[in-house]
Amino acid sequence: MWIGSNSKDFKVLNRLLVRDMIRRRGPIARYEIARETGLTASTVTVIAAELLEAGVIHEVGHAESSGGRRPILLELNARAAHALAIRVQRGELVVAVFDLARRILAERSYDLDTTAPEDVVSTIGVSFEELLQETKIARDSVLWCGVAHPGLISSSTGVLERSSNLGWVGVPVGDMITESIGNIPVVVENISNAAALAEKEYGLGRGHRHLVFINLSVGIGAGILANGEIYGGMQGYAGEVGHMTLLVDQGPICVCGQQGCFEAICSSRTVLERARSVIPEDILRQNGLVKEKLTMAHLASAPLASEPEVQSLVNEIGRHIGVVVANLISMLNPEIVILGGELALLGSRLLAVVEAEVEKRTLEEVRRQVRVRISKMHDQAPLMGAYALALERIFALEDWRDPAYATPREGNQ
Amino acid sequence: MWIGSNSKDFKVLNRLLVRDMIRRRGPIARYEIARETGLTASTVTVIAAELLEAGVIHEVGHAESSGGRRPILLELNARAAHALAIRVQRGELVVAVFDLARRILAERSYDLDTTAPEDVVSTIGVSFEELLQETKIARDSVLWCGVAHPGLISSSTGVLERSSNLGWVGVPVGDMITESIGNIPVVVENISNAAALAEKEYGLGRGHRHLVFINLSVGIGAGILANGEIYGGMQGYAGEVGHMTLLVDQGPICVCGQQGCFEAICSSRTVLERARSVIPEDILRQNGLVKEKLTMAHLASAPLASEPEVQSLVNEIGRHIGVVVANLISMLNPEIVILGGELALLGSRLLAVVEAEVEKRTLEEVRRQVRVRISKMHDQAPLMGAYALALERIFALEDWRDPAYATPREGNQ
DNA sequence: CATACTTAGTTAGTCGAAAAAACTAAGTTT
DNA sequence: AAACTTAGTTTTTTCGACTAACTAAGTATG
Repeated sequence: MWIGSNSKDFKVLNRLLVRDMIRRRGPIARYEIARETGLTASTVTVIAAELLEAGVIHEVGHAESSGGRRPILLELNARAAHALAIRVQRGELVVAVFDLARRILAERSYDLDTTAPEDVVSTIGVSFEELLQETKIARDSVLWCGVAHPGLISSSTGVLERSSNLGWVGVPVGDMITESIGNIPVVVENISNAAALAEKEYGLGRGHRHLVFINLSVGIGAGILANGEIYGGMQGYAGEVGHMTLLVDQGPICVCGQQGCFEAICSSRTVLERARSVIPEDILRQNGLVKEKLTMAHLASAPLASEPEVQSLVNEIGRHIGVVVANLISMLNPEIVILGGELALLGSRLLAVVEAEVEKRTLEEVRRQVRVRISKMHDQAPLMGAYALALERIFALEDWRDPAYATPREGNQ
Repeated sequence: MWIGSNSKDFKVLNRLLVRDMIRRRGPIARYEIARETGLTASTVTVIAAELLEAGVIHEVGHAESSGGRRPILLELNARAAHALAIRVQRGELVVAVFDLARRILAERSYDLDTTAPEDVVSTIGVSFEELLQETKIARDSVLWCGVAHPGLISSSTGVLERSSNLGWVGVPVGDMITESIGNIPVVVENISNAAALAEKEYGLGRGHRHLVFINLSVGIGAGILANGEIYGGMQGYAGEVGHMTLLVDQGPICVCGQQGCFEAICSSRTVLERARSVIPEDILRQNGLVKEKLTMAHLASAPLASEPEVQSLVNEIGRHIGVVVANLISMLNPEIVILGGELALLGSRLLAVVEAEVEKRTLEEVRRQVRVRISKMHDQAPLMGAYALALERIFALEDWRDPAYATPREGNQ
């Protein structure tokens, strides 16, 4: 239920509003902020003065006059606070410090051969210390940490319930990372959800409020953005499309034990296996390739891409993906469906097949305005999504100098 | 984007809040409202006085003392305003006037043999006049009208884009109805979405925020409730599960032209046709039935229900429904999936098959907390949903005496 | 090139609404 | 019956945005 509001609440809201407008639209003049927000110019003056005082924004010269006094432009101080973004995957770990203007100040990648949660977390802790040293950033200016993580992450507890990919069960990833980085608050989100958010903020999904991102890699998952926000359903597990039944009582057996799962048919592992068995050995040899080292990039580019065996494989995979995309569109009526992950390397060849299938399997009225696209963010999406998650929370803090005091009252209007 | 807020905004919000709390929790004491909302007792006193003055609420005696002065209970004045609810379906029309306490004050049903939009709308207009006479309700006390309507309804324009069931294309149903009932504002919603809302407010979905209702009748559609609200996606067309591909390149041809659509396989029409062809004639004759008049109710109850042909048909249909429900659960992670419409008559026999399929086809963590249920609202759900939609909007009005003045500023915090 | 006008931003005073504080009202407990 | 508790009211205070009147610094125009 709601909660009553008073003048202190809207004081906070108006300050968040002005700060957010300077962040998203800056450099911007006080007068324009007043016009856009509906606040009076005097109120904006007062709020801007507070933000200037706090060092959150600064003046950056003048804009051109439009027939009167020249506007003084306000801009967010991009170094007033920082965010930590982390991407965890099997065998891989990326840790990066960002400023508020989407710039990476420093970054570290690790190829991990361990898969123990404790090792991953302690690596994160060490990494963070090194990044602080390297960037000479004050520890308490890092206000939030976002983590993109594979598997089922409970939205209520932040606990990783299961990741078949990593082989983890019931690991409180968020709490562990918080502890390892000196109690900076952490938000953990499923990697497909994070990628979906990244596409909305920085990728093909800009300006869209209803978006689906499908991560087509070893595992398959989708991130759903409903009304501009990650939709997790009851427990935060929404978007687990990998184990949707695509072929009823047919097709290969999945790691989950079932038959006909989407992931069993279209995971990058399956696709590569199929490619190995389907492409004649001599063709591989001609191109200086060996079966064991075949990658999705090989399939995607000349000369392999034009081999008939590869083309028919892409067609087949594309048709299956197309069925899932069509069903997603029927069910969710999104503005845009973005295909990402390893299979996105197959690019427009794959896309054409998917689009044809969507054309066949959706109602015209529903389909007409929907776009299907291949992600252009490559493997950057999850990390950028983790950053976006941290940033969201930073800009929900009332006061950057005292994070503890911070979060707005829940359900507050 | 947002808009700035000031004291007038939260004055409105606090009044809506108190009114809504009295509506949902009444009879309730001022003191409890204060505790629950976080407002001070004095503020609640002032707001309650205003609402009493306006005739929106009234005092209804005392509750028991819990060790001090006895609380004075406040209750909504159920007749302070009224709602009109309408259900349109092929061949059928229901119009009902409700008070604010969910009571039907008067109701009219029509079996229409016409399917022209103009005829349906003019019937609504006449019906409304009669209902006003019958109930002796003041016309201007009817503040909103909710309509549950089959087909694709654009959420931005309120226009019915297409209903294959009614054979209507591009009909501005909402505007037409508004005009026919003397410019009372109208909200039109897809019938499955309306039913989903009804289940959440008055049915099995009470207390749930993430719910899917599947309407299994001649047409098949789903209503999705995300975070307690109807989710329509970009255009309002979300939930069109009827034309999801269930069998790839197999199964019967659908009215939409595709093969293997859910609706082609599981619509009540298909099921009845299948039943007619599958049940031996002599068995029908023994029970005094003829093929042509076979209904779902016959299949659902003794003695037909125990015939092996019927049982295996129900099993088959149930397995298909189960696949769709399982896929919905994987994708949306709802708290509860409710099966409604004609096929819901098949009851627990059908449910058991569906549940078994869901058990097989979903991840354990996702499945564990999800409930699958058969609706108990029978054919009342759409009308009650239409009422709930109207009620929602009535309780978003600032002032019931002057609706024109009313709706809160958009995007307002 | 001086006057009028426009746009940008500031300052002092006012107003509206909830909070705080100090009440009254009406019970229960011992 | 005295002490306490809970419910509700009235009066005063506080707080934050708005209003209005200002300054600042430009542009348009005859």
